[in-house]
Amino acid sequence: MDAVAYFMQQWADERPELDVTPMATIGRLSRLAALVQVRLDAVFAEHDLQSWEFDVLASLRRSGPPYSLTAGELDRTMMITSGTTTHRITRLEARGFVERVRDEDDRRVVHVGLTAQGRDVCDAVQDVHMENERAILALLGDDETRRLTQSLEAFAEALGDAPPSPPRRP
Amino acid sequence: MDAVAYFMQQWADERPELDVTPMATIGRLSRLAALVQVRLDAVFAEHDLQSWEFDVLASLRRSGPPYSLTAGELDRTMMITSGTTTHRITRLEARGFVERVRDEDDRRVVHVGLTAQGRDVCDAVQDVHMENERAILALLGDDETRRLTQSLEAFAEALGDAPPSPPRRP
DNA sequence: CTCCTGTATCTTGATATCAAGATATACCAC
DNA sequence: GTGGTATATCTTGATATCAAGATACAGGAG
Repeated sequence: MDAVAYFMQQWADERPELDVTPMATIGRLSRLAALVQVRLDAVFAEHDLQSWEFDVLASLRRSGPPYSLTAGELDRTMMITSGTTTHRITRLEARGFVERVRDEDDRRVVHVGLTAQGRDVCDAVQDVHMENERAILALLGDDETRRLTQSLEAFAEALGDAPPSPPRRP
Repeated sequence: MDAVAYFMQQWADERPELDVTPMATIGRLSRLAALVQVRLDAVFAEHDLQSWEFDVLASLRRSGPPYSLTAGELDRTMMITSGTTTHRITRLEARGFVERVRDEDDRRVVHVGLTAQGRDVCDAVQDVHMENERAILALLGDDETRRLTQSLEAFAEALGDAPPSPPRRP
């Protein structure tokens, strides 16, 4: 019996008239995300990174050469507010992992570029990060992992989740 | 194509030697949890509650009469640090939703009890909260929801998730 | 009884985050 | 051009959270 099953049992005892079956899905989703995050954070910490720091570096890295996105693109990719993006860029700039470059044509825009050091850190950590995720899923097993993945993908589609900027900019 | 599928495609283009398949599962888990949380928060906000506030009230409510847990039990139930629990209790006490009672036998212990007002708010919000979760899952459909739930349950078991205090204390 | 160790809660300081608004710039309509 | 509106980023103030340590108490060994 996992934690959410126990909570549902408590509700059934205390408010039997209430249907708490959606908790079995949504409650578990959020609890599992938190449990998994702890394991991911542990590996990032071994490499002196916060999970939000890796999130920025990875966003820039996977965007391809020249490894640069505007602050607004980072907002949308990471689902955070613009103020948080400003803060993240400032911190990572201080660590030498990214640099700000004003757009010459549109001076409102800030391009955030990955430095060579930032790219090296990102690639190294990405390797162990993926190893870590594989190790977590190994606990579940290949068949169950496939089923879970298919269900999660269906849920993402149902919620209308979409890439922040599907095509490359012209 | 959902956002995570797009990110995976970007990785495949940029680092084809890297196997990013675990992202399909773990990346989606965390992204979906965030997307769902936004929808849950919206309903809580309509009732002038933060999601962490509801979390405390619900923990006390489902624990059954006398609707009271110690601060330490709240730590473990909500997976937060003791400092955060202290802060939460203080805030909810100021709103009149909970009250602190020192244990007479062991004066280190603080019992956090739900007030009548706190219980009323919790019950009212719990109803609409469950309606909201049902509405979210309706987007996915009954069959897919069942499959997703089974997979999430298997994952929780695989991770060894356990209730904070399975049996009632004597 | 006294000391020591373990436990429960709270305090402190740092930090990430958000909401709301400020600032600077672009661009369209006229 | 000029004015008005939209957009991109940053600033400000509030707040939730955590890590680490402080405080207070319990309970056992001797």
